[in-house]
Formats: sequence, structure tokens, C-alpha cells
Amino acid sequence: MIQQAPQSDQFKEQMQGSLFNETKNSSPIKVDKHNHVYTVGDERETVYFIEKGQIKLVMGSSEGKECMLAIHGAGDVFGELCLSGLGGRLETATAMEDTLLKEIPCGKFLDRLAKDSLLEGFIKYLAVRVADQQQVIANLVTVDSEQRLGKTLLQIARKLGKKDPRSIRIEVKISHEELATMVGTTRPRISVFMQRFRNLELIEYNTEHHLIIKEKKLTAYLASIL
Amino acid sequence: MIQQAPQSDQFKEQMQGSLFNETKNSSPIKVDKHNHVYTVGDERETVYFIEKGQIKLVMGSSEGKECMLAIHGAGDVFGELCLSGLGGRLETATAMEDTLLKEIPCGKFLDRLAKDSLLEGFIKYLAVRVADQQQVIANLVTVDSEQRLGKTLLQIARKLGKKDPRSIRIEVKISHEELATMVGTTRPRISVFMQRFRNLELIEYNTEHHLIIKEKKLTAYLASIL
DNA sequence: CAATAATTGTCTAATATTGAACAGCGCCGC
DNA sequence: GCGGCGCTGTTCAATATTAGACAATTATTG
Repeated sequence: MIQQAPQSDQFKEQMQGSLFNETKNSSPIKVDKHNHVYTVGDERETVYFIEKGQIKLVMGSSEGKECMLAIHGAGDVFGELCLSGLGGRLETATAMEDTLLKEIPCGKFLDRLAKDSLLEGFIKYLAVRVADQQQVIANLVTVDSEQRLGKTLLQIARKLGKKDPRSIRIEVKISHEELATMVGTTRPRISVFMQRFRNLELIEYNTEHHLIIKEKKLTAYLASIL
Repeated sequence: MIQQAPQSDQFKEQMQGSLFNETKNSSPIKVDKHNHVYTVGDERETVYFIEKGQIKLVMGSSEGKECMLAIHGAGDVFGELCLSGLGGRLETATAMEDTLLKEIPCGKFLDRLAKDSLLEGFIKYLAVRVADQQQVIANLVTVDSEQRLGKTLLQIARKLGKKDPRSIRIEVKISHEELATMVGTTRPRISVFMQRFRNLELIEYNTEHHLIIKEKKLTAYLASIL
């Protein structure tokens, strides 16, 4: 579903280099596990670059419900939505592990990209983001929860997973509860589907309790239950 | 939910001016009602600018279901996702009325923005898009279909509607079927909710059969049924 | 203008989903 | 190493949603 375009990886590296230069004199911010980087409504207009760790982005609804939008890992940038100029964060960013971040004011961020001729690259990056989200929206609207869970797992695996010979390993621990808020269903339901995937050997847990996704098998299964 | 940022409107005008210059020597493309501008998979990497008419963007799923992503009107740009470099359209773009378009190859589009110093503005525009879609995703995940329909109506009204003293008029005709594919539910369900909204006088139809949205009342109602 | 097609409003039975409960397990901190 | 806490797996009844069907209306189009 979401394809990794090689040239967008190339841009990512360039951007990392660029941001590394921009921030090499500032000391990293340490955010401990379970602590927030920012919460809904915060006005601080800065972009973050992850040196180490993982950050999850969660949006809350009017009542209590939550929706996890993404998990970002080392080398990723987040908080870029302040570039919209809307003011006020829309989501909460929380560390899933002890994390080191660099913070760049959003004006400086753009200036740096401009100086390094990366504006067009960043436009491409944002276009990919829009395209990905479009897929997510279409999935939420058109397919059932089992299918959505499958696609979400593939998506996470492709974004964060370490590649093994015939599978992808996800080292971040993601609870069923969290998966439920990504997929748009309830926790028990996720448990059932995960169990089913496990029985069909589309996924498994290794000795370190890391989730292993058999990309091919899972993809094939999802196609088969249309 | 989706606020119109005044400065993004300003950028839109600048972009319109810029694209007007770029395309003033090319003749507009005429697309008749119900005809496609492009369909899923098309390779042509061009951006479109709407001079007159409306274009809807629809994504299809593996099985038959569809999802309407957006309706664009005069002055809007669409097809920008080709800037992602992923190749191949993800959605189908269809004229809802007889429409006039200008077409710009995606390379030329970026060049023109660069020449007119609009790259940063375009980044802001894309960031707003990402933020909007994020809202849509969170809504699909966290709130029920009646609420989603309400929010969708407000969203459409703010994007396409003409403002009247205490309401917004939507002149494009949108069928319940189409609403269903935006909201992620079935047609009969949309009928019921629309009827309910009508009885509560949150919406109404004028003599020209245009849908009138009472923005305030509808917003208040949605907040009341949390 | 008449025929045809598309849209709407409404109803159902069949199905899927929720939310709440509870036991077992494993991890963490002390 | 022990207690507690959060996560998982499972169940169930209550509820919401779907996928038809149908007549009545409203557009379209030749």
C-alpha cells in the first residue's frame, strides 16, 4: 500500500545532513519514556529531529477517544505541521522510549532548507505524506477492521521495521490498545485478529518478544479475504 | 474543525496569479460533466488548475467500494500529488459539471513557484493539507457516523459554500451516495441523518434545491450529542 | 414532453461491532 | 522475590451497522 520511494529516502538523508549542520551547536533535548514533547494546543512553533528513540503522535477527540497517527523513529522529523501557520499543536507527541531530540524553530527550519536547496525536496516529502494519508483515509472508509489492521501492520513494518531475510522485525513495543486507536476499532477485536494472524503464521513473536511481520504472506492473505 | 487560515487564502491568490501567467498562452482543456480528467494509474505528471466548474477526487478500493476525497472548485489546484514522484495517479478525477482546466507539467509547476518565490507558501499550503487530512483520519477513527456526516458537511460548506447572512449555501449537487463514500457509511444511513438534520433545522433546501448549512446550529448540535 | 434513469426516504433481517467483564501472564519496581 | 499493575486473550449480551429491497420522487435526455 505505501511504497517507499527510493528518491524520498535520498531526500531524507540530505535533510538529515542539513539539520545536523543547523543543530550541531545546540544540545539535544532529553525526553524520558512516557513524557510529552508537546501537547494539544501548545503554541511553540518548532520542528523536531529525532536522534534516538521513538515518538508517537496521538490526537484526542472531543470525548475521551484517541487516535494514534504515527510512530517516528531515529532520523525522522516531526512537528512540521507548525509550518501550516495555523498555530497550536493538533496532536500530542509522546516518547515511547527515552529519546533525544533536536529542536529547530520553524522559521529557521525553512531557512536552512532554502539555503541547502532542499525546498523542492521537502515539497516532495510533504506530497508523499499527503498521498500516504489519502491511502489511510480510503482504507478507513472502504475496508473492514481485519483488513485495516493488516494494512496498518504492514505500514508500520515498512516504516520502522528492520529487515530480516523473509520478514520484517518491529522492535518498538506497540500495545493492542494503541493498535486499536490506529485501526479504528476496539482492543478485544485487535486481540482476536492478531491471534488469527498468528495462527495463520502471518506474524509471530521472536524470543525477544519482538513482532515479526511476514510481509509477503500477510499481503497475500489480505488480498485473499477481499 | 477545519479553519480557513486567512494567510493561506492569500497564498492561494498569489499562486493563482502565478499559474495564470504560466498558462496564459495555453488554451484551456474542456472536460464535460461526468468525464474523467485522469483515472487511477495514469502516468501523466501534471498539475491542474480549475478555471470553471468542479472536480471530484475519488479513490477506489480493492473490491468495489469507493471513497470521495475532495471536491475542488474554480481557483483550486489538484493533481499535485504527482509532485511526490511516486508515479501513477492514486485517484480518479471527475468533472461534476462542465469544467475548464489549465494543465501544467509538474516540473514546470515547481519552476514557476520557485521563480515567483512561492515555494515556502506552497509548503505551508501542503502542511495545511496534511493537518486537514489528519483531522479527517482522527474523525473516522474516533467519532460515529452521524457526527462524521455533520463534520463533513461543515467542511464542504467552508470549502465550497457561498456565505449568506446566517448560513452557507452549497451550490454543487452532492448525492447521498457520494456523501456516504466520504463519511464512511451506507446511503440509507445518510438519508436518515440528513432527514434528522432537516427536522432539527440544521440544514435546509432553498427553492433552487441548493443545500443550506446553518453553520452555528449544526456545530452546536454536534457538540451537544458527544 | 414523455420516457428513462437517478436519487431519495423508508423498512427490514442478517451481521458486525461495541463495551464490559474477568482470568491469566509477565514485567517492573521495590 | 513479592506485590501490583498493565497487558493479553476470551467471553457475552446489547447495540449499531450493513446490505438488501421497495415505492415515491426528482432529474435527464432524446
